[in-house]
Amino acid sequence: MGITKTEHYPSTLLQRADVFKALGHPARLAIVEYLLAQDRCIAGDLVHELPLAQPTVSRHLRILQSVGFIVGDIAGQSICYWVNPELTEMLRDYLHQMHEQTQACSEKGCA
Amino acid sequence: MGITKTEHYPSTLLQRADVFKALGHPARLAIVEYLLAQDRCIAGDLVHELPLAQPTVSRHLRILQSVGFIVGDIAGQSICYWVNPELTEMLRDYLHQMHEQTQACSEKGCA
DNA sequence: GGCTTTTATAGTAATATTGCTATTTAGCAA
DNA sequence: TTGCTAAATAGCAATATTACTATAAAAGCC
Repeated sequence: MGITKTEHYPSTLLQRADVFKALGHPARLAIVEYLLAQDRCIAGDLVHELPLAQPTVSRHLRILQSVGFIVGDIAGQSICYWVNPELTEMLRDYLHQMHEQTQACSEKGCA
Repeated sequence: MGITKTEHYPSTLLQRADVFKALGHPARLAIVEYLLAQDRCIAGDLVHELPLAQPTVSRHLRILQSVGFIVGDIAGQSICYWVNPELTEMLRDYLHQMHEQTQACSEKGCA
């Protein structure tokens, strides 16, 4: 129905799914890569980097911010965004754990 | 417009965004966690684990399969799915690289 | 106060996603 | 063949997402 049944799942899983979902769009992943490549980033720069209008970039930034993956702070007339290390660490550890479990599975002869 | 402008981005970025997107739904993340927790998994078991009808689970499995995150093989009358270690490794390394970049950024006094 | 620059919001239209029921396909057994 | 079981597909309705134009805030400069 276009609606997701969320009430059945644990909140940790829902939060992680939200973060993956936020990263699951080319523009938003490009924003993240750009922020990491630059030392600092002004939101206006992204409008020139991406094939999107300014309001669309602004919305993507808000989505990334809403899941905590990026953080923004006012810097003069502009806004400076950066990637939140806590989230990259959380996801890295989560994926690492997943990968270890796949190894354990293959040792048992699953795959 | 509900349509994503994909032609501007490198294919690696698009592929990774697709994988994140596939993981960006509670049911699909729950499927992945269930597959990792079990040694093996028959698709039918998932229907009992999730609050979804059989065709809906089948569709989610197909989405995960289409990005290569899970692999399926016929096992008698059922289908046995497992998580693809190559993809968990790829994503883990990608996130690890991201995290290192956030560290480099904070050393330079970005955040 | 006005003017400029930068980012956010409102509103809209097109497309995508989600999940259902009903049906179909495929394999196995008798 | 017939029947049974498991999974996939078709088709539909409701909701979500994406991206646009136009407009509005907010902050600095004159």
